[in-house]
Order: sequence, then structure tokens, then C-alpha cells
Amino acid sequence: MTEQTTEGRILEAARQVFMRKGFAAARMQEIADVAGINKGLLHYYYRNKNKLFKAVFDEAFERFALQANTIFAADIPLFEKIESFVSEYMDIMLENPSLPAFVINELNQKGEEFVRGIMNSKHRPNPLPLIGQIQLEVEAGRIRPVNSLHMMLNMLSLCAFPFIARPMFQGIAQVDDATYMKLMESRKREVTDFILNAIRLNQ
Amino acid sequence: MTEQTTEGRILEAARQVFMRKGFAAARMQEIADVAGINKGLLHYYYRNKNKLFKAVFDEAFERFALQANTIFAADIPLFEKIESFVSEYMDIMLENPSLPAFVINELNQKGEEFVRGIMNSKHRPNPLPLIGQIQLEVEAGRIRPVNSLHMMLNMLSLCAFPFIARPMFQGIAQVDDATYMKLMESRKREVTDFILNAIRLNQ
DNA sequence: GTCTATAGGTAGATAGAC
DNA sequence: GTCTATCTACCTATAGAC
Repeated sequence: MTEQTTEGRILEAARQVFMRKGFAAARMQEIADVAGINKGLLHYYYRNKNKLFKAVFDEAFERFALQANTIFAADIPLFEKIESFVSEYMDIMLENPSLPAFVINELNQKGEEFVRGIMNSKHRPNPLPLIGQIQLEVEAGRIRPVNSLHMMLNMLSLCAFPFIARPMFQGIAQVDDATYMKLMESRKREVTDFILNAIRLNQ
Repeated sequence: MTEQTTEGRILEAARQVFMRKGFAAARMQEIADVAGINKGLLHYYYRNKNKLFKAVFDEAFERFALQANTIFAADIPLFEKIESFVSEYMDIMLENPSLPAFVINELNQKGEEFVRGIMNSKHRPNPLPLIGQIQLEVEAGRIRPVNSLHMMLNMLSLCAFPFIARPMFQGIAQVDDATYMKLMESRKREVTDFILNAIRLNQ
């Protein structure tokens, strides 16, 4: 799967290094080493560290936002939507376990300006369709009277947190990487049931 | 509330800068400026950047672990424990909103060695009492048959994630700092109900 | 396009005067 | 204890040969 073009190999190497170290601790030299090319070439393709980082970050962020928005806006019943959100969202993270922490960390450390730039991009997350749908179900009395904003936050929290807090979790639970992955796999069913039970009315 | 001793003012300044920028992006010069002292003094009190950072991080981590462990091990019924955990844990974070993201970010970026050191410390988080208690309730048939490890993860996720993902959340929901804080305050009740409803048996 | 060499700037840390 | 001055190392970025 190694990229063939130099530009592609640089981007792939940058992904690795930026995700592991974060922007501030990442070194252009290390990216060049991982890519197996000379440091000067990084500046030939991407003028400076910031632009290289932005290329990596934007791609990572959009992958998440796009997938999420597709599910948020899908025209299916709420319970099905919750199930597909949890399952599909956790699948993306399982394929790319360090991506969520990377995005969150950088949003926390870069300044407000950076965050504003991201949030004004075309592919920003837009949970409004889901929030509206939850509200409708509440008003129709078909689920418990939950606050729709908090409800959406709950869904995100339950899916994403275990990946973001992975080092802490593995440290506490004393599990190796393979076990951790299996736990995340089984978590899809567990979280779906948890959410559905929380909002289902007693029949 | 300004610290009187020089050492105290250094530590307070280091807290501010490290929490906002993270270890790698934090500058000793900025810490000195915030503390209103000379850069050389930082090295007089704390030999180097690493030691100063460790002083800040350890204190932050232990504050969280200690409070959590107290609740985890309390000898009270599960439903009360959930309620007090959510309420008290979110209170700590409300008093110190950038602390959870700081701890998580650094655990993600520093190497395995660092994480191992933290997790072997005396005051590491120990959720075993809570996990055992959940398991007992399940076996006794008093709550739904949830997986106790995931259940504990759910509690942590619902409380901590909104603070860790705060920039993203505020960006998406377009809310200012004051509104955000009010939302987190109301979230205590919302999350408690959410969890209890998820595990309560239909009577 | 890709390399070598190096400029230019900055960070952490130390030495030594007061 | 606190400051000034400075050393050394490293990092980003550029210039220029091939």
C-alpha cells in the first residue's frame, strides 16, 4: 500500500508523525526520514510546516465530518439511525484509532483562529438534522423527554471517548492492544443498547 | 488569590501555559513572563522543563484520580453512586474546564514510558470497586444485564467528553463560553437520568 | 525533482555578578 | 534568591548544485 508518488509518500509520512507527536512536537526531519526522502523536498511540495500540517489535518477532519453528516441527515427512523451511527462511526475509528485523539488534541492546542477556520469549512459537522429528529420524537411522545442537544452529545461521547482516552483506559484496565480492539468491537452492540434503553418508553 | 512565594507563582504560571499550549508548544520564556520573574529562576526552582511539567501534570492527574477513587469506593447503593459520581466529577471539571483535555492530550503525546509511570503511581484511578458493584447488581437481576466495564466507560465518557471536545462542540453548536458553562451545569441532571434509565429494569 | 549545505532564528540551560 | 548575559543545540526554511 506504499504510496508511489513522492508527494503521496510525504503526506503519508506526515500523517504518521503528526498523529503520533502532534504539531508542536513533530519534526520535519522525522517526516522526511519516514518518507525516505530529503528534508528539502518537504518544502518543495508543501511550502512550510504549517501547510503540510493543514493538508494532513483537513483531510482527517473531513473524513470524519463527511461520514457523520451522511448518517445525521439520513432519512431513516431514529432507532435505526442511532444503531447505524454507532456502528459506522466506531468502524471509522477502529480503522484509524489514533485519528480522533489527533483531531481533538490539535483543536485544543491551536488557537481560536484555527478552530474558526475549520468550523467554517464546507465539510463541517452538522448534527442539526439529528437534533431535529430527536426533538420530533420527544414531542410526539415516542421516546423519553430527553434534551436533544445533550442526547446528540451523549452519542458522540459514548463512541469517541474510548478512542481519545485510550492510553488512560489501557493503563487502568491493563489490556494490550489486541484486547483493546476487541473491546471496542463488542462496544458497538453495548453502546447501541445502552442508548436505546435510555430513551425507550416503558411499554 | 495570587501565590505569594516565587515557587508558587512559577507553578501557577506553568499550569496556565502548559494547559493552554501543551508540553511541546509551551515556552519557558512565556511561563517566566506570566509568573513575572526571570527565566533563569525557573531552572533554579525546577531544574528543567521536564521536571516543571511533571510537577504540574502529576498534581492535575492526582486531583482527578483521588476524587474519582473516593466515589468509586464509597459504600452506597449503585444508583446513588452514579448520581454522586456524575455530579461531583462534573463539578471538578466545571471548576477547571481545561484540565481533562490537558491530561488526555499529554497522555496521548508523551511516550508509553511516561504513561506507565503515571499509571504505576500511588494515586492512579481504580474503578474496580465500581465495576464489581455493577456486576453484583446485574447478577442479582436488579439492573439490566450490562457489561460492567463498558458501563463504567460510559459514565466516564458522558461526563468527560464534552470538556475534552469543547472547542469542537462550541464550534458546532455556535455557543459562547457562558452558554457552554450553563449547558454543562444542566448536563449533570440530564446525564444522570440518561444512565439510570439505560440500566433500570422496566417495572 | 532531488540533493547538500547553510542561513537565520529560537529554545533550553548554564555561568556568574549582585 | 534574583538578575543579565551567553552558550549550545536544534529546528525551519532557503540557496544553489546536480
